[in-house]
Amino acid sequence: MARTHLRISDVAQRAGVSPATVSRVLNGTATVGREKRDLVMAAIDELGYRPNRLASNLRRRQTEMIGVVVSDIENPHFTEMVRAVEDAAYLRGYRVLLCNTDENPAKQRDYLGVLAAERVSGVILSPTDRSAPEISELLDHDIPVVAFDRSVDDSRADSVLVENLTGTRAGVEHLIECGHTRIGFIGGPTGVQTADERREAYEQAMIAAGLQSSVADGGFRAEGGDRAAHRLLERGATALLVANNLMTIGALQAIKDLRLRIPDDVALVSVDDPPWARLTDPPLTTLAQPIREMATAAVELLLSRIGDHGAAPRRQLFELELHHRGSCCRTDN
Amino acid sequence: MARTHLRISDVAQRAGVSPATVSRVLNGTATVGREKRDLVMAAIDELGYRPNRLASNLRRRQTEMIGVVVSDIENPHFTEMVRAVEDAAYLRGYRVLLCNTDENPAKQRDYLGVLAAERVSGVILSPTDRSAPEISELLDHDIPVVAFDRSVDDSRADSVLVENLTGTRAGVEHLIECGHTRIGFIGGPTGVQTADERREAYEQAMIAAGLQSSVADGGFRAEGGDRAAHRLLERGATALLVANNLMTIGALQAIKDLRLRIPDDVALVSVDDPPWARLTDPPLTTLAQPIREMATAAVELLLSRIGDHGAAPRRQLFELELHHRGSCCRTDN
DNA sequence: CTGAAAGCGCTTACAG
DNA sequence: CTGAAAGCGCTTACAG
Repeated sequence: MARTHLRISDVAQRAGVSPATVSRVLNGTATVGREKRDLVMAAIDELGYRPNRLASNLRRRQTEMIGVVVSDIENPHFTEMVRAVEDAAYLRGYRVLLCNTDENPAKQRDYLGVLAAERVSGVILSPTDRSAPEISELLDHDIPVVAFDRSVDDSRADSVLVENLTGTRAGVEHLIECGHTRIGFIGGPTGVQTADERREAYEQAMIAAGLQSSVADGGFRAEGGDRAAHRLLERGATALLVANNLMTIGALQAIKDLRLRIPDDVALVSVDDPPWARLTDPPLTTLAQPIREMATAAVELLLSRIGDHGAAPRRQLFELELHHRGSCCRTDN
Repeated sequence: MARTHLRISDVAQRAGVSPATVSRVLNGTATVGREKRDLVMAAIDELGYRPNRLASNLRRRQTEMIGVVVSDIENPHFTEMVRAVEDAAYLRGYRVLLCNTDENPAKQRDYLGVLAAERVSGVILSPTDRSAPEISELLDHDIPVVAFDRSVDDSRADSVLVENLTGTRAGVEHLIECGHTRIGFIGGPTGVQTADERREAYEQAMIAAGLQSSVADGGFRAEGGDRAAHRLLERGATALLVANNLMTIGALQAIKDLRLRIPDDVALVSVDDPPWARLTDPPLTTLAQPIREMATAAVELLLSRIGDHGAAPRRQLFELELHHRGSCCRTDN
């Protein structure tokens, strides 16, 4: 093995051709005579040459790299999303650069700046700050951005969103059908689009049914869900609609602490359908997001946009799916 | 905003200095006069200049990028690992390139080749194929490799491993203390180091206790765990030691299908301590790996190795921790 | 089909 | 402290 990297000129020399010809063989960008092609291939093999992508990237002024910016990859929602993005990207010859923002606008800004500087092919962004100027900067430089889960202000971005309104409403209605009237809602942080939409949908549905709303903020986190559940149950709720999977972990903990049983003492519907939703006793009724489909759609949007910057922005909407399991009605399941 | 990217020479012109001076200010690599520095800073701000990293990367012949190669980021074990790697890398100004191999040697080969071509700063690898020549190729080119969870053949790689033997043995002994003698083991695929070590440790511990082993292969996957649990329980096992978290999901499913109760009918200890281990009823007794610490150690090893290629290979060992919860002894908890 | 030459946008000895 | 110049290793018009 070479101690130092080989260059394309080493291959060219060995094969008795010009570097340009080696490049053409490597990239299949032009027809090369059968004879020279074989010579080049042989030289590459013999030398174990591997092209330096840094040089190629600079010269072509692009990379085959997608930036994925999410709040936290440990949230199963994003774990699944990143996995699906990686699958789709790999098939198309793209790499995935992983960026966690922790819902911190400064970290988002920082990472978007890095992605701009690295000249990535595109960015899939679940924004913490939808109005960050770095988003426009990327778009200005023809780096496409797909907003995931949450919209961004810059209208040039494509987006992949969930129709939270109808789905959440269906969840409330299901609890009502199960005979509940005192339905509490554990919501996410105000200002986060998915949180706001789900809360509004809940309130609309409650009003439509002539019931009184009871909302507690769980901040989209497990501990918050725990506290919020305690509060709502103290206020007499017999059913809980929880706006994401992390808060559901907290709510389950609270229910266990209070020695309440599901669904007899408390019914529960959770937005998100994490892998452990079937493991609890009873298994959880959930409002699942079709994440794999959403993630694949995001990659498709992104890659179709590369080299076609002119097209009008597109937005794809996905529905929440109610998975009936055992946590709502006693006769459920 | 500029339609086209600005170059360092644009900044230089605006500031009335040479590109070299702008570069020095940008990188802090040399002392620049206060006056010129201010001029340069102002020009950068006014123009909104952002250096092109592709050029910088090529010139410096390196990137600030770490490749993380794991079998599946949806496995909570690796989710947590990748999260911790990202945290540590971000703090040190490095990016994370995420690579899933699906335990497929061809995909591992492919990704390692990509990482070599991208000239990443280093690679953290949980190998599917420990003897892949691409590992040596990376090392040959002074790209450090840290083996994570599983060793690699090339002795130049650093490694971060878990002491599976003592930990697994402790798990068996705990089940024995709870009064069990018919303890079944659900193991991973033969040839995967962590799987082999855990199986051997189980068998040693059983022999040491004068008990008879009963092993079933669950392939480290949920469905496999389900099947394996059925098999072991049919053979009369009253306790199950499960070698990873995915198979535990399957085993729990099997136990539920058979309408068995934990811990009264079946006791269970699981290697790995996923987030949902506290959500089951009863909460699971587990053998946790200190993943965050392991991941942080891996990044430290990697970055300390960058620019210090000569040092002797290092290996760090971590212990499994037995978390007593409610799935083993009736008097537990 | 093929090669010579220019250039991607930085960084870094080198000279002063 | 600062600038002119070379060069990182490719790709790609251009010419033939």
